[in-house]
Amino acid sequence: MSDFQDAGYQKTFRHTSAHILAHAVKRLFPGAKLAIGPAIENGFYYDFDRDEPFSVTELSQIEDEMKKIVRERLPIERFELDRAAARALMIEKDEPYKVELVDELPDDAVISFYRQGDFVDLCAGPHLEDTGAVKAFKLTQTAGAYWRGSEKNKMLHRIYGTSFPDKEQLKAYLAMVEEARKRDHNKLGRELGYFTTVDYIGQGLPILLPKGARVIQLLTRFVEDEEEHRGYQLTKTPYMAKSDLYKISGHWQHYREGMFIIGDPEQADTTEVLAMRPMTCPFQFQAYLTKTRSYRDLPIRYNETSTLFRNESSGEMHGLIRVRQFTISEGHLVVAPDQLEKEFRDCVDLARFMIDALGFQDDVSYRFSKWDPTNTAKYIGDAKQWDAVQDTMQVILDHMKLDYTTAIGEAAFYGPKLDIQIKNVFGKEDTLITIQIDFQLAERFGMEYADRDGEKKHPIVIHRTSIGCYERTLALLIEKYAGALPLWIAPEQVRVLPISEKHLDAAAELKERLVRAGFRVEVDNRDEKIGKKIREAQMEKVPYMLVLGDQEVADGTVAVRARKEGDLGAQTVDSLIERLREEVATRKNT
RNA sequence: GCCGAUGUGGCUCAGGGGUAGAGCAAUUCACUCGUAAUGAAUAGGUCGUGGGUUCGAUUCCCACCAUCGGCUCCA
Repeated sequence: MSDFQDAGYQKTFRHTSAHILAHAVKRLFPGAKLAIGPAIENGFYYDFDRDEPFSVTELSQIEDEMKKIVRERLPIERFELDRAAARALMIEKDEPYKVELVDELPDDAVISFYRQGDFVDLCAGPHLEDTGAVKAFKLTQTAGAYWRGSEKNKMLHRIYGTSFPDKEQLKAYLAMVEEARKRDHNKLGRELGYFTTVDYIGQGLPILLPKGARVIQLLTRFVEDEEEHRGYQLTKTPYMAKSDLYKISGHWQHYREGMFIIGDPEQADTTEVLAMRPMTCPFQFQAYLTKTRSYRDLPIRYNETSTLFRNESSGEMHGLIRVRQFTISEGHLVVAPDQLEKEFRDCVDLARFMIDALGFQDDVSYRFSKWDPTNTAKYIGDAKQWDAVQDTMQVILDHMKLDYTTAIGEAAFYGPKLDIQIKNVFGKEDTLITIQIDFQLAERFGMEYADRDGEKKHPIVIHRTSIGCYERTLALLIEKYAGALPLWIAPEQVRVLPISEKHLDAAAELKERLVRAGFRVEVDNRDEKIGKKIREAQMEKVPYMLVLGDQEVADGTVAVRARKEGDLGAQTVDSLIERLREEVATRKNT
């Protein structure tokens, strides 16, 4: 059964599990119509059309029925039909979604079906030989899901589940999910006091509490300093603009539903219509436009710690990962064509530098996001322009030997993107960083430079971020380190724990000394037992705890306790400072 | 926006048509403490918001808001 490690076998196993689920549902609820039921990363699902959603009780009834089907060890047989016969069979079975699927296959297709007992499903397979192997499974949740993934279609009822060859593996998996849940930034981040939300402020508008705000401040300084070293110039641009600006950029035509608009666009003749900015590009371009530019001025690299506002649909908000107001390490590079590749590479290099600094290097994947040529209305520019810029980007990516996947339809409306994705604790990927090549907006905004030959030319713009959006970065940090952020970025680096009230003065003095040395220090001055103070500092994931009692005060030392290593014994303050400095400088993850 | 679940003091949760409890946390006093959970006392909630039904609602109904899990969309 170690076959289960094999991805192909696992997929087959889960797919058969999905059929068992569908079989059970058809037995219990014959009126439910079958849609599709694939294997997915950690299990499987099946979509059903039914008037009522599945309740918790029904879910456990279905599980019981599935157990029966497994115990029956039903052989699974494949058979094939031509299209007409397949269609007839699905009509006879009264499965309209299956009929729709059959209709899309070519006329001469030979269509496969799988049968287990009285259950027959249109399916490409493959499947296990019988239903008996699926010894351990669990239906994990129900959810609504659109037929064929389009919001224009009917919403079906999806049942998610997972399955394993034996109970131990299922148990281990569920324990792992439980463990991941404890690291969920949305739970841990609130518990540890990084952020909160308030219902009368609104969705997607989190309050960053002192700890969260401090981490973001530290990250922002780090990013701005590094970018300055790399030749960026900082701008500060307005958070809103008249609709006129967005009409030039194309946001008004292509991104309007994503913007917060102030004023009534229907009354545009008499009322000034403003919109909060969803992106920084059109603002930062204005810096370029303040004077005439020569090829000698290029490349120009602008950066900005930029707060953006996007009117996401109400069901999309999630913790700090998906919000309506967020701050991004924004930047735009204005470059000549012969500078494009080098500058693009440098952007990737900067992104990697940041990823390494945060310790995310093992959780990264790259995605080349292209436009969708079948939905040209979503984008500005024509196919020729898109092909040209995508080819250019492809060449650069291939030169870099980046291992990337390609995603159709994920481009920005003005150009293709390289998305750098980070896996979170649940294995789900989110885009943290994106680097885009844009051949179009410079022309729209009339950005030019005089080239060597004296001709006015439009530059190319690289839109990029170096560390992504700070809120999301914070969320990923909390999950990655289970709240125990590396020392260099920990909101509270050291907590001084006086043993009794008579040590309070010494504690204050020690704090002062460490603060002057550049560390973030708090004193626990409550009248509590030392054990309790240590316990709480540990729960709050403070990297270093300094215990101060009679002996330490007499010796001029501190008893050091580290978050991970535990007791480090008595040290002089100077040697402690040296240790902390070293750890901060190397950005170690301890 | 769509489907579903949830919403009781800082946290975890109980309760239930007659205007609310427990544990932990907090505050005060005692204890002056070397790795949490001694003793005593105190404080804290218009039971998410707004309507409706009712003599009376936190408990029933409706709407809205927020949170969570998905779908769609996206940094």
